Amino acid sequence: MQRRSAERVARLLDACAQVLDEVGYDALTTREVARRAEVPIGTLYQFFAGKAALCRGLAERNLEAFLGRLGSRLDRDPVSGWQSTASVVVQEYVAMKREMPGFAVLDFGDPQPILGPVEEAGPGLDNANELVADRLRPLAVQLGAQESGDLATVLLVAVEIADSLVRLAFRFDPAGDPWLIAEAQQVLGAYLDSRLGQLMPPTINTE
Amino acid sequence: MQRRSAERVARLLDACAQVLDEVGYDALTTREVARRAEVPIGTLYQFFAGKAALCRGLAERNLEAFLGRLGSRLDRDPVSGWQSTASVVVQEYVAMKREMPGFAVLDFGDPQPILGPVEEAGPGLDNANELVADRLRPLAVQLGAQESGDLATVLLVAVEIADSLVRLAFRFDPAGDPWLIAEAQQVLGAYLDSRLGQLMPPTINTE
DNA sequence: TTGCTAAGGTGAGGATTGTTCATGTTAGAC
DNA sequence: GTCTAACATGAACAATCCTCACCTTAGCAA
Repeated sequence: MQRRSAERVARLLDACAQVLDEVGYDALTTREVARRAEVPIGTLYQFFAGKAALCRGLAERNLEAFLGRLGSRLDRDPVSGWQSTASVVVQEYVAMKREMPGFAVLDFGDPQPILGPVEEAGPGLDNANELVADRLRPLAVQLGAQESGDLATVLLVAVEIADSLVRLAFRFDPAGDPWLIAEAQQVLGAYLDSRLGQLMPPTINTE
Repeated sequence: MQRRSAERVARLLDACAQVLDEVGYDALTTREVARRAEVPIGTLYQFFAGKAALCRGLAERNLEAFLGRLGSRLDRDPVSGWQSTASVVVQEYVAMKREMPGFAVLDFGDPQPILGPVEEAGPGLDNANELVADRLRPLAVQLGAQESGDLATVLLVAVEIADSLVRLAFRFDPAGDPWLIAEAQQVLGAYLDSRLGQLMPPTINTE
């Protein structure tokens, strides 16, 4: 039954996240993940092409969760400028780092950490942050950004900056260094302001 | 003789850099590095505790090379503000990415990519960028920064931002996307200006 | 020259890993 | 009850990291 399959996949990803938190990516073994998920090793390989694919799967699930959280948060608390947008985005990101198992290690995938040359470009996360930026674009447009050709690049730069600073905040302080988190918000907000213009509240312009 | 040892270490690091460029970190094997360096595998393990340590060794050598380049460059072309400092630093960093084998993959170590939890904190690069920031501090002071307690943190944030953006510039364009490199310079310069003040040319103040 | 010793050098092999695949086992249609 | 296609399984294979029991060398004293 597909029902059971879905459950097993979920259990595998949960176990993957747990092991990731405990021993890190290098020391993670597919055997251990399968053991914890109480799934035979062969079955793991039926769902995921290998260790990297397994972690990509987790990263994808994380990304969906993040976008979901961000969406409902923005519905609840409407933002009124890039600064407050930056603040909300960073807050939700930080919350996930704290709550989601494995998220502190994996993030949304890997910003090309030390992987290698051209890994085959699967349909999944090749480079994660680019996907994040892509998914954030409609949101940015809705908030008043010009849909120019550079928008994608500007957003990618923004994501990259925010990502690196929040990661830094969690590098030594498992709860996230508050000063560094605040710095991430400020730098991100300033960058968005400078690149996307302050044209936030799209009240009807006099023509 | 220690002479031979030093040569062998150098050859090992060269081979490591080469292999890193060709197949990436994951696929790098200690055997292959040893084979190319024409050094028995056991000898590799006499100098380096393992694959990770080998790469840390390369990262350290890279860092020294970078600091050396940066020093002589600043002697040649004195800077006149944080913006031009940012420009020079990014330029030298980019030059190394282009010229140094393995540097594009390894950088100065790993910004905690997907390694793991608390790896034992050796004397070497635990987190590389912190070391970079540390070594950059005297330089910043000489350029006019206040030697406050936050200086170290501000520099670390600056390095982290520059690092992530230059990496991004090289992620898809092997020669480094010029627009992204320029963006890295601008963002870095703006951050330094905003955090360290514009008090650059330390002409004698009227008291 | 010869023997001795400590430091350094060596590579076959043990332990572990990622992954495959030949062999079960089910679930549903006829 | 039989057939079939899809799913499930874990022993076995190849490749890896790293160790360690053995060698070679260098320098020195007798």
